[in-house]
Amino acid sequence: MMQSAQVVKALAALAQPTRLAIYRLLVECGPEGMAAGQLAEKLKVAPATMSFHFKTLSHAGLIESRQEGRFIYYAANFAAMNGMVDYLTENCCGGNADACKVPGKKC
Amino acid sequence: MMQSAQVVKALAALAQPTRLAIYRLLVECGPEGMAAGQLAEKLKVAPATMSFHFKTLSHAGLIESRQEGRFIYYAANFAAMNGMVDYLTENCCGGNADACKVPGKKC
DNA sequence: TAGACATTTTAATAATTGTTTAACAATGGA
DNA sequence: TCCATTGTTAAACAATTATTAAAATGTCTA
Repeated sequence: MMQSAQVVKALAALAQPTRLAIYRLLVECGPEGMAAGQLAEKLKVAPATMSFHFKTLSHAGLIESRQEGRFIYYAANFAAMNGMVDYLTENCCGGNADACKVPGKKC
Repeated sequence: MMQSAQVVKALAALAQPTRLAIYRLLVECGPEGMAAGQLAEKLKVAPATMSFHFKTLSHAGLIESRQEGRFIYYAANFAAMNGMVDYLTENCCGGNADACKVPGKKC
């Protein structure tokens, strides 16, 4: 299970308009990902700014990169997101599904 | 569906150790929630600091409050969290479940 | 190996955020 | 009504974060 500090890092990474947009584009792309420059063009953000945000998302474990020739492809790390979400809902209603009072949730 | 700015607000609200801890405690409590002072005591955080964080979480729509006598009870808003998570995974792999290449996900 | 291309790094600045202390409301019981 | 309790608000300060421009790194092709 993820630790609090790691989850805070992941949440902070996504809590910024440009990074959230980057992440969502990468979710759409699936594991193949997209090249850094292509993302920059799509979002109309300067390359240096993108690099800064890529680093933040990478350090948070939310995206991964691979080099292909001159291009660097970034892709969403779906496991990291699932871990984050699990941490947020962990032990809902005391971990007792029968006692769960959240409408339509059942923990 | 939620909007980007609203999701950023929710993510930012959770991207802080104390607030993340508050939120998780409230998830455990379920819809009944917990009194402000009780949360402050459990987390060993000064009341004024707690108030600041409650406000941040409330403005983000992640928690709700109700007054009971002298106490103010806070409770997690589960719908807001689900909306946030949906936004993050929206249109995964282009929205085509058959084409989804995320291991074990199927969008 | 020279040059063009793709991306990152560094340094500087502007804006945002978290914590503390002290003072301020609102509630309920003696 | 008076007082203790519960919680919020306001002001000040320290710390973190986002953006930009300029320089640097690495990779391919001729």
